[in-house]
Amino acid sequence: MERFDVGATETSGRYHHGNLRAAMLRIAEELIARVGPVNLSLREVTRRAGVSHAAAGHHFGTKGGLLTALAADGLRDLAGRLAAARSRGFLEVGVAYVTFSVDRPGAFAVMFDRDVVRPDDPELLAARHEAGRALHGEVGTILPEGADALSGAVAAWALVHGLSSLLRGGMIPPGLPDDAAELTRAVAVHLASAGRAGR
Amino acid sequence: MERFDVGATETSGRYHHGNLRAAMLRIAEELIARVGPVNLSLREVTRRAGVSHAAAGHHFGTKGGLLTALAADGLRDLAGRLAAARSRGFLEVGVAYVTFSVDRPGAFAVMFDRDVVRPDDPELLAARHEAGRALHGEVGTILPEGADALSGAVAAWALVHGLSSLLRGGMIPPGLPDDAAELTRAVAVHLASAGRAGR
DNA sequence: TGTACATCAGTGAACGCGCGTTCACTGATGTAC
DNA sequence: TGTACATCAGTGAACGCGCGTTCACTGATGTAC
Repeated sequence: MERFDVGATETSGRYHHGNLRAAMLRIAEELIARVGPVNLSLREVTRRAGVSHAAAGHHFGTKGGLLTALAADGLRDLAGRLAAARSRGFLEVGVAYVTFSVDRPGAFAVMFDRDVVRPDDPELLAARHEAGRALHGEVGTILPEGADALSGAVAAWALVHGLSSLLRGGMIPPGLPDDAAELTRAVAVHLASAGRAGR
Repeated sequence: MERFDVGATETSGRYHHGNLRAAMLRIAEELIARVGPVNLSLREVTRRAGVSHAAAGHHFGTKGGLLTALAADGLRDLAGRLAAARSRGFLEVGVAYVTFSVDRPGAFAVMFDRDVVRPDDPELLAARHEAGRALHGEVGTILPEGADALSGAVAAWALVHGLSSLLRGGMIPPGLPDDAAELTRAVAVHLASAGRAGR
């Protein structure tokens, strides 16, 4: 259940790693944050896990399998965070989105990139659905019904998604809060619906 | 001056290509749109240009040189489009931004990715500056002065940038306009400043 | 409590591949006189 | 108008590299009886 919790167990020197699957996901996520999904090397991941490079196949099959598993994991995490932020109000759901992208850039990079992932993986589809429901669910409770509701939801999503991208690219100009949560609050108030929803 | 205009000149069979630099940029942009910058293969580009793979070096030095040139070209184009949209009002500047990302996804993918580009290339820096000035210039004329101005500008940028990303990822839910310009208009009105600026 | 055995989780060697870059070269172009 | 020559724009072979995947294998684990 714990995502990457390998625990404090001593694994070096042992024939069986103990939790190689989780360890590889954690390491891959770290590397992806630095070099991007396509530049991720399975061999580098196994090297860092202290394991022969052929071991990867037992857990993920192929490289696409690893990236798919990471994407699904990230989507489930995001869904949980959005749901948890719901009671704290509209703005805080956006804050949760941006905060996630800062906390887990490696997972974020994979979650919305159809090209690097096995697109029909059932686990991935389920996770995507879960996250989509969380995202639209939150926004739907705030916005008025009608034609504007959908475009407003997309506006909110686009704003936090774009803010995440600009943050990752180091494109935020100086003069705004350094903290991602504070920055999001400062920026997202410019959404008309944020004003309407108050709080 | 014309960006990728190789013209109708017959080039096959000739020892000198005629406009290999421009042709390679055009082909690279096309490929990047499909496989991403890091997966771009110089050899594939030269293959498609009908030229030996060593020819690339004469025009761009390394792969990073090609990507840098493409990023600079894209930034200049974007700057021009934003400036041209200025007189048509606030919303249309956003429309120009999103439209650019749809027209030239390969260039867009490279323009905001510091990792694939030679970051200190003077041509790139100049182009980045030009685009930044255009972007902030437009937004600055609309927004009120003060502390809110900067966060409002970033909100507008984040919204159109995020919308571009979601479009590219095929994440826009059905029920909204298919046309990128129409979609942007429908979504960007939810910015508080868009209402204030009217028109 | 002990033992047989299926299953799981690793190893290490080998495969074939495409890549970016370098190099000495040659053909084409265009300019100075 | 003709010629010498520097420069430009290509060629093709070679380099070394790291990669993903496959394969037969072996060591460790845990379950049935």
